[in-house]
Amino acid sequence: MELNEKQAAILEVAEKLFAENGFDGTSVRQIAREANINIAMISYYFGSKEKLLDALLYHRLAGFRHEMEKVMLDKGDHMHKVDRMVALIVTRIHRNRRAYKVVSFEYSNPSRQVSFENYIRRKKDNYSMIEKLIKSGQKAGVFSKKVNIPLLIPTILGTYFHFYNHRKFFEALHGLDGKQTVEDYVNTTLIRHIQQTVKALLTYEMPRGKSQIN
Amino acid sequence: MELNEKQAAILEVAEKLFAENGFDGTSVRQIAREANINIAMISYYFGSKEKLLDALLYHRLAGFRHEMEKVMLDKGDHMHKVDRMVALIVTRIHRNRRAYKVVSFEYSNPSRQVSFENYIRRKKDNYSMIEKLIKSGQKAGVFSKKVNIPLLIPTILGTYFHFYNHRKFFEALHGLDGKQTVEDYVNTTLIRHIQQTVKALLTYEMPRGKSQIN
Amino acid sequence: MELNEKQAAILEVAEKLFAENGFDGTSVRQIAREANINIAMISYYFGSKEKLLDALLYHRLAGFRHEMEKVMLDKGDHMHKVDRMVALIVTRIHRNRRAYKVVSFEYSNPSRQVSFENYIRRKKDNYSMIEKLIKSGQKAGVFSKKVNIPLLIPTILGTYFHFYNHRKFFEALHGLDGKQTVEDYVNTTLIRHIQQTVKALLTYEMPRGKSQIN
Amino acid sequence: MELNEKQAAILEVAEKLFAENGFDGTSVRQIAREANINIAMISYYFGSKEKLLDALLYHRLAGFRHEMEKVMLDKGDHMHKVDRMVALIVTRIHRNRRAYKVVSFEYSNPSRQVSFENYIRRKKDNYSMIEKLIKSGQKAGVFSKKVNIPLLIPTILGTYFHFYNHRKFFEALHGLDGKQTVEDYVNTTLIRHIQQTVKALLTYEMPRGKSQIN
DNA sequence: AATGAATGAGTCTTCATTCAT
DNA sequence: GATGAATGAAGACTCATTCAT
Repeated sequence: MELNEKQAAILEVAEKLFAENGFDGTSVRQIAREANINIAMISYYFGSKEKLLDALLYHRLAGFRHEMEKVMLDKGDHMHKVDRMVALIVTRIHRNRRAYKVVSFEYSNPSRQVSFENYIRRKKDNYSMIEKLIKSGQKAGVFSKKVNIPLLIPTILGTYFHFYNHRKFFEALHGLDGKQTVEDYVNTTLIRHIQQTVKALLTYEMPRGKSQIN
Repeated sequence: MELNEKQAAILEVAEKLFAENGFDGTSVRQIAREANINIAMISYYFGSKEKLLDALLYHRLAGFRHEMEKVMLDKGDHMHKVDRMVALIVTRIHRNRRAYKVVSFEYSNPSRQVSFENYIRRKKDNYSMIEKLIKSGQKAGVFSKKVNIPLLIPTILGTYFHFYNHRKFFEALHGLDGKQTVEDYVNTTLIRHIQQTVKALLTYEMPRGKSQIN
Repeated sequence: MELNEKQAAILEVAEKLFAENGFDGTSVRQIAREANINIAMISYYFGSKEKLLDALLYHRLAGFRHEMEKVMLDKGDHMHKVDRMVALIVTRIHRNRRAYKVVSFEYSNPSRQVSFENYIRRKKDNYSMIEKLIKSGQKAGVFSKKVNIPLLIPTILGTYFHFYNHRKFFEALHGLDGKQTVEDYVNTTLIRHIQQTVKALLTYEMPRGKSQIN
Repeated sequence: MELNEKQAAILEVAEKLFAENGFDGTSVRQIAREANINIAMISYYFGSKEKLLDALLYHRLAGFRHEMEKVMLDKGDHMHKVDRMVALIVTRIHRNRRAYKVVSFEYSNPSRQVSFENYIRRKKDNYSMIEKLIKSGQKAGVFSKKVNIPLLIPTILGTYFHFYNHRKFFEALHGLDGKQTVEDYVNTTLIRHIQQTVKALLTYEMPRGKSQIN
């Protein structure tokens, strides 16, 4: 499953176009043109347009758990770990935002014959790691027990994606301009906002004394 | 700008198909077939496929501000108003989730020639109402001044959409099944979760006395 | 076969559009739009698009012979009569140039189910009048007997139409500009050129004495 | 810009159908059917229907000037050169009459997005060659100085086209029948008529002594 | 291993016409 | 007598894929 240079180029272009115009809004001709390869190559290398998407997801959404586990072994208190985890998740999602955008749209498309295995596995990894951290914090009496752990994923990822997909809107609202600024904004303000959100939620209705200390 | 019966039927079908398969993933033939009308009617009534989307957004995203303003006049403290506002936003988004799904995808599609005016106006209404409420709470000393108000929109809507678009995933995770349950889940657990999130965020790093009471 | 106001308006618009964009290049919608009438009116009044063309030709190409005959009764020598005749033909063709443009194109279109009776009758009238005048001149010894009389029609009308259809080209060549100038040009220079052409042809290889005087 | 066999076949068929039924009166389906190729091939090879017309004109209206120049170097007096030139122009136009018919109709169609560059260049070539010959004859005192040189083009080409487009009419008038006869008629009688016309015009109002000799 | 040529099925849209009112 | 609504057929074009080389 190694990719040669051309295959990698195709994937690169496909990722960009799929994210911009959607899967159905992108034609293999377009991909071939922008990747400077023959149209037939796509079928030849990947079998079909849908299998190209398969390959894209496979290559973009692999290997994640490892980094996650490092966070768990980190020194620092629970709160600190939450910050690290949120930053890690958002950073990674942002890095692969295009693949995620496609998949998160196509996942709910009933007519799509694509394997979302990798995506789902990844989501479950995400979830189980979050769950582990939260439960450990709850056991330690640092986090509220009332929090709905599975819904933390929508809160983290949803906030990111809604912001990112509407960046044009928020640019106007904030007076941001240019690409660089959005990039910066994500890595500073947005991450901080999500960190704050998660921490606030985890300590909501906790006696403040304790949570403050930690 | 009134819709006759057939036009309404077309819009209904289009909304469903666009939400399921995306705009590009839906053909006018499909719409015509499911709406039991002649293909030519779509061009005849709406002008083109894109103008059909225009019309869909126009008719689904109109009139919102009014309900919003009632919330502001509500009795009850700030916390209560936040709860009401979140419930209102999520309920409305959920009711028109299909139109919103389409638009929130197509909004970032650079090749789409569609008027997102209504959508943007609506988003701004949303924002200004939220801002007003939060600032009033801040002035009253009930809400933290550290919260990033514009990012509350992604937090509220993003959480909803990420959950809804991945409902299949969460169904598996929660052991939910069937449509009804998702509906219920949104109206109870999900709304509560988002309410909690927002309130937590608004009182994070505040002295807890007041917020505890609610 | 009287035309009411709306019918006349339709014919007017149709004539213009047919001449500009051709019969097949013009849609009944276009005609209806520009004539400010309902699309159905065209079928209603004329039966079909082709019958509309029929009607157009009928109303534009009627009544000609009468004016022609006046020329024959004119005082003046044969040369003078030729001048008058050419001027008459070109002026009339120019006045109805749009209808003639359409018909002269569609006449050679084998898939067209249109009655060209009027057109042909008119052409024959043209021809017989020309023939009569020429033969009388030949008998009088003023015109050469070598001239091919039927081919005078292509020479007269062809010169006009080729000029008119390429007026853009000739405008550039002559430095003409604006509509008015073309109009003027036709009525002065072009007519004179054609008159000269015909007279030259009629006296070619004749003893020059007589023709010189004119 | 070479044409393979299929492309040539498409052009052949298109030329015929465009000339018969007009550009708008011909569908790509028709062309594909008659050329025995798949409809998609037309877009594939030429890009679009209009670009097919472009290609047609390009391939039919190229290379002309060369032959023209040979005429100029011919031995023989001016009159003889005029004969040769007229014969050359008419013969060439007749050979490509179909392409010329299309272009001369579409040239004045304002809604057509086609490049008439080649056509115009060709027309200008025609004109400049004619002009050169005439002026040389005028300088030599053989041709009248009163002739309107630019209008010689309409006289030559217009006569040919009007005859050809109304050949049905003239067949009836002359009792010609069958294709071969028209072909013959063009190459003998019609060419002679046009030669005579031009020569007559060029010597009209000249002292006859000189012109007779030449 | 790689590709230019080719294609059938499909895209959206517009066509001229009909019909119920 | 007049028309708005409606439609089946056809318009040009693009699609993803295949296949011979």
